[in-house]
Amino acid sequence: MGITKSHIFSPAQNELANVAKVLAHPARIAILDYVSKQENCICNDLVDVIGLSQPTISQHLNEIKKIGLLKGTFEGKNLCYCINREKWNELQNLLHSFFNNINQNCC
Amino acid sequence: MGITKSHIFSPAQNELANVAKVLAHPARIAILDYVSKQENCICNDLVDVIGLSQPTISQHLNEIKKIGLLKGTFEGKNLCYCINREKWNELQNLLHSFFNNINQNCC
DNA sequence: TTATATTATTGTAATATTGCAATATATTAA
DNA sequence: TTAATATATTGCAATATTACAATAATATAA
Repeated sequence: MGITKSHIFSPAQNELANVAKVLAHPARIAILDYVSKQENCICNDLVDVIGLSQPTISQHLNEIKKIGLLKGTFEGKNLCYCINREKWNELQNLLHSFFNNINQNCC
Repeated sequence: MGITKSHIFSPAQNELANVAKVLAHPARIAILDYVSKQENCICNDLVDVIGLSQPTISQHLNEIKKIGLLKGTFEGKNLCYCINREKWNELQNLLHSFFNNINQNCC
């Protein structure tokens, strides 16, 4: 009926799926690509750099913020987004563990 | 207007997003969890193990197969799904590269 | 062949996601 | 204060996803 049955899965499975969901759009990959490569945490150029409207970029940023991958601080008149490296590493480890859990004795 | 503008993003960004999209549902995580832990590549128990209907499991399996993460072979009367380890490692590296691309000099 | 078991496909309904125009809010500068 | 700039929110339309019942297709066993 069109609704994910989250309750039948484990918290770990749901968490991993939710993280993947944030990465499951090229605009959000592009945003993370761009933000993570900025020397000085310069911010929203994103609308120009990526080529989606300001409301759309704002929504994507919000999805990324919801899982804690970005932290925002005001500097001057610009709201500056930076990668939250603690969370970044945490999610990297989460994915790493998932991929390393494969049974190498499988056919 | 409800359609992802894939053309404005790079092939790498779209590919990563498409991989993440497959992982972005707990049923597919659960399927990969289960299949990867089977010693003998035994198959569909998945309907019983996971608790979704047979058509739904079949659809999820298809999404996973589309990116090459599963290979299926007939053995006896059962269609047996196994992890495609080459693709598995390839996608692991893809995600690994993405996560390692962060600029550690960011604020 | 027929019966049984497994998987795939089709059709449909409910929900979620994507994108933007219009608007509101917030901050800085004058 | 007011003007200018940046970001967030709302409302809407188009598309995508999720799930399952019903059915079809495939393969094995009898």
